[in-house]
Amino acid sequence: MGVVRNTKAVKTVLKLFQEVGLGLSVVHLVQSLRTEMNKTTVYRVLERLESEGELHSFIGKDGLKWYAKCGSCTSHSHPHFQCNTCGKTECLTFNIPLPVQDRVKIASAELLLFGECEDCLA
Amino acid sequence: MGVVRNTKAVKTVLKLFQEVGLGLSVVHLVQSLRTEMNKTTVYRVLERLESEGELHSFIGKDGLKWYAKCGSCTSHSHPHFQCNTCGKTECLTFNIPLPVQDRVKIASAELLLFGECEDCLA
DNA sequence: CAGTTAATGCAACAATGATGCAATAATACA
DNA sequence: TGTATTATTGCATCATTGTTGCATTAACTG
Repeated sequence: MGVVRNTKAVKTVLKLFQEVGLGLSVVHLVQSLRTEMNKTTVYRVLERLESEGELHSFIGKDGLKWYAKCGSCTSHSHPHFQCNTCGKTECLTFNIPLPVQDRVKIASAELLLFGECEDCLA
Repeated sequence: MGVVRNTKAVKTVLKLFQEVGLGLSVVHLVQSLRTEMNKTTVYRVLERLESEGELHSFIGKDGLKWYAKCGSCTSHSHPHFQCNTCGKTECLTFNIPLPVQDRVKIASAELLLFGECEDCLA
């Protein structure tokens, strides 16, 4: 593994994230890209883009892996939000301060918040 | 489904949680109980105990479902901790206040913290 | 102790995800 | 521009997690 190639599959995946602007589950991605590429390729492209820092991932309520494009997010450990009604999943821009513990040493966190999104509230 | 029966399988599962006093993943449970009951039974017993409020569940880093005995926890939405080194998983007793959002309405949260546990810190 | 039926075991299935390998297509460079 | 190199992809196959239908078993009721 030397050079990283800018393949059709990679372009397609990145374009999708750019258009949608939201988090997408692996299942959704495999499904919606099934005419354009093999599911194995989807998994591998996602993995690669994450390791390159283009995407970041988190585990959703359902236990599925979700990916989102790294935009303004600097930390990659920001909270994520899932709408209970429509399922829309997005990065939250604020940070949740974690309490300092004396018994255990906390190094990172995965924070998943649930509720109603803008659209579903209306 | 009328009466709830106190079966051998239920007793075994509850006893295990009591002894361990930690969170256990479904995979671990199915594995460690495989000589005593069918994996289908494990899944069904866990589901039942959760709906009865004896156990609560959360999704771990790996996307697997984890269960823990409801002890002192009143809210069931307390944070959980997973040790990066030994994998030990437990309930945290403190609460993390969630910021009030104006754009989305947050109803609940799943907070998973990672780091080093007491034993692994030493 | 016998009848009722919740709970279990088993087999089969479904979905997510990983792997080995041959074929393909980005890139580098002549 | 054409060709060699090799990263990437597709395909088939497998592994793991989790679900379902149904016959059998074993808690509870009286």
